[in-house]
Amino acid sequence: MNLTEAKKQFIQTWGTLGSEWGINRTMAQVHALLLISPNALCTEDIMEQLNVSRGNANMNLRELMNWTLINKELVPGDRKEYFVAEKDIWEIARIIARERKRREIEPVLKVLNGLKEVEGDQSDKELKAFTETINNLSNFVGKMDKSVDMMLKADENWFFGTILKMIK
Amino acid sequence: MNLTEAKKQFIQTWGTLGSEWGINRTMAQVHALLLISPNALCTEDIMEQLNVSRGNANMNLRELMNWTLINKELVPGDRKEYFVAEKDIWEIARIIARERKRREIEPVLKVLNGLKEVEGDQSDKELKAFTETINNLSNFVGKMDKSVDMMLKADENWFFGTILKMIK
DNA sequence: TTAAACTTTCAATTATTTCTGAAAGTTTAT
DNA sequence: ATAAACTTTCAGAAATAATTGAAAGTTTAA
Repeated sequence: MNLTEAKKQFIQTWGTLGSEWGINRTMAQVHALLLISPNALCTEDIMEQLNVSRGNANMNLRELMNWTLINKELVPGDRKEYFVAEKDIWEIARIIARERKRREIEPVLKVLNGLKEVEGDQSDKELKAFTETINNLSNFVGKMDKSVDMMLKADENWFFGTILKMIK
Repeated sequence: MNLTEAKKQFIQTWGTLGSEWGINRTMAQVHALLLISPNALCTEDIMEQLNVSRGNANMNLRELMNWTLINKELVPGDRKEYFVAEKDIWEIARIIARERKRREIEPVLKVLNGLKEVEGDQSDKELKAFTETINNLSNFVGKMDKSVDMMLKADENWFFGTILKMIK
């Protein structure tokens, strides 16, 4: 397989994976494109290589900046903005974990903890089932949350080393 | 807060989380409803409690069965099918991990490994960047995959115990 | 200033996903 | 056999999400 074909396939695959995980397909594709680019790209490059409009390119670049997955890079003597992706995969994983924790896990945990306060007849079967599920879930999601905190502090080798040692 | 209100909020929250993670909102809501139900529910119950059509209820129940997150339960003397959810949160987490691994991680890993074979001029900057990213990514995704395997075999307490011990 | 170069916005359009509900299919009891 | 009870299917409708592109906004150089 040649490079052009391989790039195309990678960008397409990454886009599909993104949308299966609730991330805008184009955002994932822009990210993929920048991940494999040896040098910074400008909006025009992205529009051209992915066949998307200026508005779409701009919006997804902005969103990737929000996630801190990409950075602006200034090219001396050029007014355009260029973009580069963070290339370290472990760092990328941490960024994504951090953001999803903040945007999704933490709010859910808050709701679950609030739902522990539900009042009513303690001998009611419905209430008992509800309370038990909420307690188990909030306990579990709490541990997930802590695990992400752990990962955010950890070194890649230690992290995988610990998890993988049992099946090495 | 009373039980009725709390249930509503839980179902709504779980549905939102589901769609943020690429799972159909209604499927997540049906799952949530069954998770907090002390007894098995039939299609009618679900249609009524979630205000969805028969077709929608049926399709999502079927899909939850595919995931093995719920099971049919037969009530003697009743021709209707009733459904119960697996209640053990660790077991649920493993089911979801297993299914997402199979449906999403494994196919991507296959593509990434295929993309290592790309041919071309080894001194080309573009090719070098591409190859390096693909190698790093396939290495990382491979470790993720193995970690999921590990989790699938592990006991909940051991798993979280190991991960959490550093920040306890 | 001002005009060219560039970025951002957003209303309208297009694409994608999900949902509905009635019809078709299946199973069971008699 | 047949009819009632129940489940599944699927074409069209509705809802949601993503995209376009032109206009408005901003920055910079001269």
